[in-house]
Amino acid sequence: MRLNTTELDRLKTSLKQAGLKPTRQRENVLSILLSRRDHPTVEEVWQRSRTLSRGISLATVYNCLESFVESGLVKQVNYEREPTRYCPNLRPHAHFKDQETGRVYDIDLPNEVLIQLNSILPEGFRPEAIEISFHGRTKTQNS
Amino acid sequence: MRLNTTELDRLKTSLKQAGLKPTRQRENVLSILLSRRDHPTVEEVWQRSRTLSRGISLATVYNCLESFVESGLVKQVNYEREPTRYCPNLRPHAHFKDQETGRVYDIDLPNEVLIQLNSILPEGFRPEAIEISFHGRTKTQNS
DNA sequence: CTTGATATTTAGAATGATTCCAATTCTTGT
DNA sequence: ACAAGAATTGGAATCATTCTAAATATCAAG
Ligand SMILES: [Mn+2]
Ligand SMILES: [Mn+2]
Ligand SMILES: [Zn+2]
Ligand SMILES: [Zn+2]
Repeated sequence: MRLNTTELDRLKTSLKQAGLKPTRQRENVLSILLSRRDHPTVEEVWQRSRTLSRGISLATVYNCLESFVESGLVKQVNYEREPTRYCPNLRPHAHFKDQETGRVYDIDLPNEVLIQLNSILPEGFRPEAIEISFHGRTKTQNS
Repeated sequence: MRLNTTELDRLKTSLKQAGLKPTRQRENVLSILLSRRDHPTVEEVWQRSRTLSRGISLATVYNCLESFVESGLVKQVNYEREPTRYCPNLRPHAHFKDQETGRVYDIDLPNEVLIQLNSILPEGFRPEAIEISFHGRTKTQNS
């Protein structure tokens, strides 16, 4: 789970492009998000950081994720009032939460669906963002 | 803003049909929700209840709204981690939040859109609910 | 109409995710 | 190496919501 030099350079570059100083903590938090795209909560990212050479403070996990969201590197996912989850998938997509396992899946959003969704808005409504969340069950056999 | 006997009987009936004893507090909370469909928060419902003959405790507003949601009389609307809002519109609809005024509008959801949305789910995903929230600006001249 | 069983209301305490604070440590340009 | 600004940190504060246990209200039965 340690990054090789190439991957680390890629991360540093992402961070710099986003206008963020590439600190050890930010590199770790971002690599945690990218390595398992399972929409972890802050607490989960913090737990995972503990397995690295040096852990990260909870406050810093909050700070890192906040700056990633501000700079557009990740997106927040909220279900009801549960702890916020974080998602590094930047393509337009919806979310599906399996209410038995709690797992959150990405659902790709075809452009035609986006267009049709915009078409239901009355005159004068200018959307800046749309959020689509399913919840239900999955009858799949995957892990 | 006081209810006449006919309206009050209608409310009592709704509550009974939902399996809830028709108390003064529940009648008031439900009539507040129905009289202005602007998706108020708990705090706002509580404020509005203060203008009635006798107010209602904040805990009771929470309790009433929770039982309404359980019994399907109203729906919750969440935006990020802001206080939960409540909506008595039972038709399938999306929400649009004007980020300048904070106002939340109902957007009717045509059946064909619902169908198309379900069609983007992979094999084995069984949705029980879907939530669609826009946010942006409105260029309208209405109040 | 009373009564008793059950449900609801209530004030205040507790919870828990998130934000704030002020002190320390790091990053980076010179 | 140094200074200035940025980031990190532990702990306190915030605040929407939930919990608790005591007081009150509802309603079916007699
Ligand atoms: Mn936004
Ligand atoms: Mn649900
Ligand atoms: Zn996602
Ligand atoms: Zn609504």
